[in-house]
Amino acid sequence: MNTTRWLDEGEQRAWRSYLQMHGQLLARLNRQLQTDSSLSLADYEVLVRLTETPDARLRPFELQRGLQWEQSRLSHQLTRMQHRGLLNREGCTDDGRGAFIVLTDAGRRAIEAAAPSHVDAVRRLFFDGLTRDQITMLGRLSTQVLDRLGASTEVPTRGESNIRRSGFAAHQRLSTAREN
Amino acid sequence: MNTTRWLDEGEQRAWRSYLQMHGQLLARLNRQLQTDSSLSLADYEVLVRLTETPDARLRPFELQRGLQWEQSRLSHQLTRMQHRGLLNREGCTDDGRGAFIVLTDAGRRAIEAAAPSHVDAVRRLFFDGLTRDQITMLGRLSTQVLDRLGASTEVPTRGESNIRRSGFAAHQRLSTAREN
DNA sequence: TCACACTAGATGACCCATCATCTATATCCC
DNA sequence: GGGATATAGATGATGGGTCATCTAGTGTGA
Repeated sequence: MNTTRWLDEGEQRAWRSYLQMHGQLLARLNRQLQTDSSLSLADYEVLVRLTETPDARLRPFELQRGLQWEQSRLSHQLTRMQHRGLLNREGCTDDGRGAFIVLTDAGRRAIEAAAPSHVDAVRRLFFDGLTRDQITMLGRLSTQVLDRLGASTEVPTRGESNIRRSGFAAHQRLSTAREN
Repeated sequence: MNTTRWLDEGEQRAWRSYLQMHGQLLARLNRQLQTDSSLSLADYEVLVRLTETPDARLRPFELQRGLQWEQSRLSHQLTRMQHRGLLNREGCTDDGRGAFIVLTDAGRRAIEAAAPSHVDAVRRLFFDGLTRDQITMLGRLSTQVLDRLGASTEVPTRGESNIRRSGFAAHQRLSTAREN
């Protein structure tokens, strides 16, 4: 059927400026983080998840659930971070297949050093330009879309039951960059 | 000064679900485009800009202004697309340094074939879950943030005067994927 | 207890994005 | 005209992301 419902004027504009905005914003944040702290946004997110855990130790699949990344992406990312000394892999005695990812001291120092300027940049480039209401709306909008994404045909990632959403929701409540 | 203003609960939640949402959404759209049409989102955007022009010909720097990409990213992208036969480079007589990017027939066929299912996916995964108001708000929010980004210290891309915003605004008015 | 399915994770190939750098032309201005 | 400078664009190295596939351990049920 050739009955495509094209985007109308308003949708068009919203969609394009949204994509544009996101691209610019993330480019900036990435650059800031990279030049000021030698971390990528991906590094940062992984480190945050680790510091949010009591003993800075997580199984890769737990990290994966929180980050919602593809398994192999995470694995590669962890390898790179390990090479840079930000974390280590340790064997898991309970489950012979498994591993533990543990934050190193260098890793902790790295995120503690990076967090202030990063949060500052997020605030400066993003939040400071928005009203309280806009922020609330954006949050609502995002979770709505996320729910929708979860609903329509599952992600093609193995090891993805529907614990996913609740696991994610739990992470939502945690703080961004620090534990102390 | 150690006076970092950390994100509060609400900001935290909004920020995280926003990042999460965007990541998931774009992953989906990319996958859809890739498997159904063998195009990446980047290919798609370039092709769209080209089809929006009367004779499907643009100078790289014009494309760059519209897309707001880094110059070298664009250059590499064009090279790849050229190798796949989606476009060609032609010399520019007016300006000896310059080039023209021209859409090939294959390129046009590719985007015309890809557009319906892509727009459909955008609608299904994104717009259909939102109200009119939410869409409007998102558009407004995005342009607000974009303005802010333009204001605070310019992007480190050469060849970026402040024609940028107006050039962008002009593009905003054009339609997404088709010209007929 | 053994086959079979499933889960945890790693890896190589390939594409994409960024950075630094390079070439060539254009422009400005003395 | 001719040097300084700016602009248009390409390119190689490198890190990041995705896909397909692989290994190995776990769980289950006949």
